[in-house]
Amino acid sequence: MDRGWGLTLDSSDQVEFFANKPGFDRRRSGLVMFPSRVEETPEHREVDFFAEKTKKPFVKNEDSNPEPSAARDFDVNIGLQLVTANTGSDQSAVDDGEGEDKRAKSELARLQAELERMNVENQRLRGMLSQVSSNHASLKMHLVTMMQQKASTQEQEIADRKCEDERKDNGGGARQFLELVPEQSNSVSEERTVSGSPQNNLDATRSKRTGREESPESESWAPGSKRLNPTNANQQSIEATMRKARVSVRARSEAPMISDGCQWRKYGQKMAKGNPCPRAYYRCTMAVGCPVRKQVQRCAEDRSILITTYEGTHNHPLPPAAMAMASTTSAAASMLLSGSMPSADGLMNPNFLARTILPCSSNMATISASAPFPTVTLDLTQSPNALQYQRPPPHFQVPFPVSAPPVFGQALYNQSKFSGLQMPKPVNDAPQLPAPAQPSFTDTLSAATAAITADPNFTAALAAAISSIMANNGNHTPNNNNNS
DNA sequence: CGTGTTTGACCAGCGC
DNA sequence: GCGCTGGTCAAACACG
Repeated sequence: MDRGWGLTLDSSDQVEFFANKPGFDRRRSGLVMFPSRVEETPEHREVDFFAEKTKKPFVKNEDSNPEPSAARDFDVNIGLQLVTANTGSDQSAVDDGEGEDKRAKSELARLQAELERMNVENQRLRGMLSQVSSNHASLKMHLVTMMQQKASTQEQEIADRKCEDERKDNGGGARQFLELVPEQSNSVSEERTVSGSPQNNLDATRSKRTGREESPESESWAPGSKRLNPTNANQQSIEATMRKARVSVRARSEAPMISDGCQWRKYGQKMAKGNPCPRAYYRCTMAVGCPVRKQVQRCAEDRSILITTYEGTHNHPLPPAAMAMASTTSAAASMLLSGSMPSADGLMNPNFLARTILPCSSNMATISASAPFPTVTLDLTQSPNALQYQRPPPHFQVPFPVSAPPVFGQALYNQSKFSGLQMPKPVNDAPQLPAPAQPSFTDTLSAATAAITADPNFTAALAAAISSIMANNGNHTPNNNNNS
């Protein structure tokens, strides 16, 4: 897998900017270059997208970079210095002697200082982002309050009108009025529900359901379920949408299941029509009653491709290894839903999301609204070469904290990041942004920040994501992957 | 014995 | 209404 994607899976701040420098000696540096040995062999290892960064599952298999980050700091510098000095022959290193050595040391010192500066900048930007998040939260609260006030005002107006009509007609208006008011109230609460936690919605939905879903364990987000009390059609559709939101991940793996850090229990297997490979059903067993489930199935066309579809939001704290996936899927689902929800005020539609959130990855990530369920599909099966053609020059790699391809990390993971999720490392090269002359992590973050403020589409998308996820935070429990 | 997997049965939605 | 399909349940089974 790592071969195919050519990713450096370490999540440290050490972005490997120099990987594509001409003459760069990867063997010496220990760096994993972006286009590593692409498709050298078929994939035979389990995809471990979300292992803890310390595990470096991709790296360990080949092109290994086992050194701790401090050692890699050194590697970076080596990469810079030895590229030119030693490319030709390892034996000729003594030629230049002290001069070269001094230069190397000074350069090393300079780069270390730069690194520190970047770290500081990173911290600063993180702070900014969290402040933006909190500002957004307060604004959101304000908005909700205003909406409530507006709704109550409308109620009052309608009530007044009805009273007038009643006086005129002296008829059955009173009953209508009585019915109308609760509806209005419902609409207000719905807005809150929509922007609230998917989990809460799920719970609310479940609590209404009858039939065999009696125990938490057997609670189901079964898409087919129609057993909802006829409280309000709109609410039903909202809840149904929340329940059905899915994030699908396509990845090459010979293993029966990708390792995403969560514990799963298989509860069923079915042969799906049109696919000789069975589809397996898993539910999260990290907490009793966790509604998250996933389906795992091999692609009919290419059986080396594993399609994993996640649904639901965890209702329990997650281990770091599982955070990234959970956050990503949750954020993706939230993004998706916020784009399809009435409460989004038409802010976004799925296509807009696809273009905005995943601008560099039209082939890699798609958002489908036409499918039975709103689904974000992340295609991780493409080679890094293909990626590079879609991306700006790969001067810098996204230090995605988990073993996932860049697009996955950049796009959806960003949503998680900006929603206040506690992620090990900052991210992001906003792909549509002009690449900095000398790309650096700081530049990347700056570019992302600039994009937030400059690009209204980007801002809108982020706002929606933050909105939905922050609402989750507000309502939720310990969960939602962002126990920061 | 506890936990997880397998697998046939059951249920609901959907299309005809 | 009927059959197909997807999703889930739960008893039986396997395993440590």
